[in-house]
Amino acid sequence: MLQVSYIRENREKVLERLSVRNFKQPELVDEIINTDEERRQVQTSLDNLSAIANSAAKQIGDLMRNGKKEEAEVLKGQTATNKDQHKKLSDQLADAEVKLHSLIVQLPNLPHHLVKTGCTPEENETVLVHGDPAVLSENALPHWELAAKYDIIDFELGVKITGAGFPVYKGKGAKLQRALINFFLDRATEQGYKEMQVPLLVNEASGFGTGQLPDKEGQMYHAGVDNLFLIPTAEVPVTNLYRDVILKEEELPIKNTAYTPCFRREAGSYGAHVRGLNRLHQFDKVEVVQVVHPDKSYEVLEEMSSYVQLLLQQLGLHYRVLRLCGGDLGFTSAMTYDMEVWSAAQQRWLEVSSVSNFETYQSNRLKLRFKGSTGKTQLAHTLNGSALALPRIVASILENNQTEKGIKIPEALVHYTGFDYIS
RNA sequence: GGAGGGAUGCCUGAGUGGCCGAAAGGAACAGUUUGCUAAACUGUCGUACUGGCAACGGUACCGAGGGUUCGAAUCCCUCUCUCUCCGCCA
Repeated sequence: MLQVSYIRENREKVLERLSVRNFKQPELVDEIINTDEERRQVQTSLDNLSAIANSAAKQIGDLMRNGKKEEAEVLKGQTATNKDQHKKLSDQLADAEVKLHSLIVQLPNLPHHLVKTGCTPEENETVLVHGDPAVLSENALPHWELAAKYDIIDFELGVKITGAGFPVYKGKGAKLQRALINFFLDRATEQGYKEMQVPLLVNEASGFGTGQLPDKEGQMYHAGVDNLFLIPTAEVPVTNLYRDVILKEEELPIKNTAYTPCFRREAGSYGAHVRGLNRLHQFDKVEVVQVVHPDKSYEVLEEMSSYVQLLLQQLGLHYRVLRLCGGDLGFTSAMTYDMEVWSAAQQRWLEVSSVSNFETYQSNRLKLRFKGSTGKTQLAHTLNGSALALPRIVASILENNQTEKGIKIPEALVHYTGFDYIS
C-alpha cells in the first residue's frame, strides 16, 4: 500500500511509474488525491468542533464542582446545539476514510527505476544465463514419465485422496523431497537466516498485511468455519511476524527462513504447461525473508539473488535470471528477479524462484517500522525470495539428470538423500 | 463441546463518570556520581492524523464497533481475541 502523503506530493512521478506497469486505472491517483483533500478538510473542521466541545465540557465540570449549577445548565444547552454537526462531520470523516482506503489498496507498488516498461513475460530482461543446457539422449523423457517409470511420484493416487495437483511422493521420491528441504534450510542457516516454523493457516489480518487480501481470496484455500486461510507461501506468516512492530534500527537486518507446504487454488490454464510438477495446488518451499533499512534494500535484493543462484549452481542446474518488466511484476513488488531453470526434456524454462523487493509497500500495510538514531520512526523495507520451491527443481533434476543408470542425484544432495541414483 | 475469568503504554499493573493520554514499578535511553562492575540520583521515555518555516498547538486512540451523557478507560449493548478448569484428543 502506497502512502497517501507520498501520492499527494509526487503525483506526476506516481503516474509515470504506474505507466511502467501499464496500469489500467491511472484516474485512481487523482481520485485518491481528491478524497484525501476532502478527508483532511473534514478532519480539520471536526477537530476544531471537538476542541470547542472539549473545553465546554471542561468548563461545565468546573462549574459543577464549584456548585454553580445554573451556569452549568446554560452551557449545557449551548453545547447541545453542536452535537448534530459533530455527528455529521464524524460520519463524513469515516466515509472519506473508508473510501480512501478502498481506493488506495487498488494501487499496485511503484516499479523501481531500473524496471523496464512492458506488458508481457516476453518483455522481461534477461540479466544473465548460467551454464549450458544438458545434452540428453533422443529418447529423453519428461519428468512425469520419469516419475512413473521409477515409481517415485504418483499423481493418480493424489487425485484419489484429494484431487488434481496434490501428488503423492513415494520411496526415493519422498526422500528426495526431504533431502531438498534440509539442503535448502541448511544453506539458508549458513547465510545467517534464522529458521522459523510457522502456522500454515493465517487470519485475515495477516492476509491483508502481505497483500493477498483483499481481492486475491480466490487464490487461497479458505477454511470458512474458522475464517482462516491456508498459506500460499511462507512469506505470509513469516513477514506477518513483524506486523505492528517498531524495531530498533540496530535490529536490522532481520533474516528469517522457513520451510512450509504452500497451497494455491489457482484454477487456470490446462495442458502441457501444468502437467506433472509444473503447477500444483500443494507444494513445498523454503522461503527467505528480510526486513531491512530502506537504504540497503537494493543491495540486499542483489545479495538474495546471488544466494538463490548459488543454490542452483550447487545443484548443477542451467539457469537464467530475469528482471521482470513492469507488466509482469507482482502487484506488491517494486522489483523482482525470476530464476528459471532449463528443462531439456520439456524444452522450456521453468520458474523456480522469485526474489522481490517490496520497499515500503508491505511494511505500510503491516505497520512495520523501525526507530532510527534520530528517534524518528519510519517504515522498513521488506524482501523475500523462494530458496527454493521444490517441484520444478525436482522436475529439472529428473529431466536433466536422466541417464541410462537412472536419475543421477546432484553431488551436493547425496549427503542428504543417502543414495546417488534413483533407479 | 461445557463453565468461568481477562483485554490499559515496551513489560508488570493501578484506575467505576470530569482534576486521566492515563498512577506506580520495571526495562530502555541520556546525564551526574564512580578505580571497574553494580548501585544511587536527575531527566527523557506511546502511536497516528492535522495546523505551523519553526517554537509550539489541535484532535483521536485504554481489544473492535455502536449507545447513554455537556463529558466515558470507567456505565449499557454487540462482536473479536485470549487465559483457566472440565470433556475429547496426537
